[in-house]
Amino acid sequence: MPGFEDTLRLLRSSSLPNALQDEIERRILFGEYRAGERINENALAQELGISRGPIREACRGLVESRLLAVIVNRGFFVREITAKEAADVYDVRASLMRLAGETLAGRITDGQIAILGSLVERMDAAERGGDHDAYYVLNVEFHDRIVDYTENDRLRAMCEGLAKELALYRHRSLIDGGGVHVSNREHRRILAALAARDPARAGAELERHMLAGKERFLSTRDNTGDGPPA
Amino acid sequence: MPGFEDTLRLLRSSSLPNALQDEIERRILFGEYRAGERINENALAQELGISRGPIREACRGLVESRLLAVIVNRGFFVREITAKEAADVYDVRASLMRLAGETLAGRITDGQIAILGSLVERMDAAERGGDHDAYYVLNVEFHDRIVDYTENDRLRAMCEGLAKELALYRHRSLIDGGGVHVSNREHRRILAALAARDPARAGAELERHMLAGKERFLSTRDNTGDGPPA
DNA sequence: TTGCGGTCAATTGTTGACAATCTACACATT
DNA sequence: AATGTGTAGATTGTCAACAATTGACCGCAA
Repeated sequence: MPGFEDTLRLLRSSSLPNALQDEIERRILFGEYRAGERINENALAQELGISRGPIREACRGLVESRLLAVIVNRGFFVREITAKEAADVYDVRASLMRLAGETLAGRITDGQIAILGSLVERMDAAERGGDHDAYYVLNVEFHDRIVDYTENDRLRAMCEGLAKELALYRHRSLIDGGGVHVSNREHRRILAALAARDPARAGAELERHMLAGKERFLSTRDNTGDGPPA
Repeated sequence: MPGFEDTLRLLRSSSLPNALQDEIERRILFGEYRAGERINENALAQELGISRGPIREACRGLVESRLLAVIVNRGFFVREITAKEAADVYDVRASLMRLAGETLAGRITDGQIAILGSLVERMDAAERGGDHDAYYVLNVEFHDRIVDYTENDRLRAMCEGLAKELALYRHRSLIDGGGVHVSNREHRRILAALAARDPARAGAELERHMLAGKERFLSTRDNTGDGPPA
């Protein structure tokens, strides 16, 4: 993996732990580190040609953002998320998206409406063309923009964190695509409520949309309520 | 400060960084470290008789939980929260409490209703007796229990984190008491909605209650939108 | 007085080494 | 065969030292 070697050199000016935290996070999110796997500090240090100090710092950060768990004298482990925990995260995220909708409906600009509208159009096109990958990317951007436009930084950060946590759950069972495809009709309803500057409706539509996503997602997996090994 | 020396010895079995993170967090929450202040790693290490490694690990964790900020080559600083950021946090918290109300109304037990009822009664008594401190403690417990009873761990963790973040803002201006005294009537309305097992009403009452708290709180301060020095 | 360089102490960034702990495996015992 | 025990290797926890950077102080020139 030469990708990190570059960022390492580039970001050596901006502290190893920060760059490392991003890199380890990336490996977790991309499934290169599997759920439950231990982060071997020595191995990672040797691989990257650095010492263990910065690695431990980065891991501490990832523990706080709930991507890693730490067991004393045993090390850092990629967190394992149970179906129950994933469901809880979905509920919280739905609630936050509701807030996003309520907030944004009261302050959205015409330009932002146009951009969101264009995204919905392109999702329609992708849907018609059967281009699932394009649809997925557009879908993510649609939701991200809604959160961004609220200009509530705390909300932004939380949604980002929750999304990462869910990615963690996704890697538990391997399949990712399939069934995740959301009807674009819900997006149209959300956009209409935002364009009407109706906070209650925009919030309700977004919350409903996210909860529908939760049901779609959880129903495609084995909801075995397995807990951590100890 | 002999208090920490004990915990240090006690928790030496369970890793310095964890104990340190709690201790530094305590110092921030209690205002012993002031907003904007730098954490001097050497000084702290010497004071506690340990080395800088664990301190840096603890600080990384606190950065992720938003109590500290890090500037490369300059160190860790206690975060400064602007009025805008505090308002954002309040909005998010209100939204989450709404979720707590909706969730709890669908699963609250008679025993839990009784406990919450007792808390409201005792708040009434404290209100009549003018015992602001007792009222404050009961008030916190009332809200904590509502969140706890939902059994949504993610929600629990987030509310806890947001509360700490707000404590950070509280220390910006010194006064804390006064004006914070909430009418107990709102609590009664919340309890009634929960006891009626009405999710929509319980959620709405809680959200309204938190937003009212936001207004009460922000109106008592100078809303100077000062940002970090750079 | 004001602004500009340069030196130096203080502080953070990173490393390598050592101590403490855990896991696995082989061996002895019942 | 099953169980306990002890040793060895691997791994984490902590430390002390060194390198790099920063900010402040001080003198000097315009």
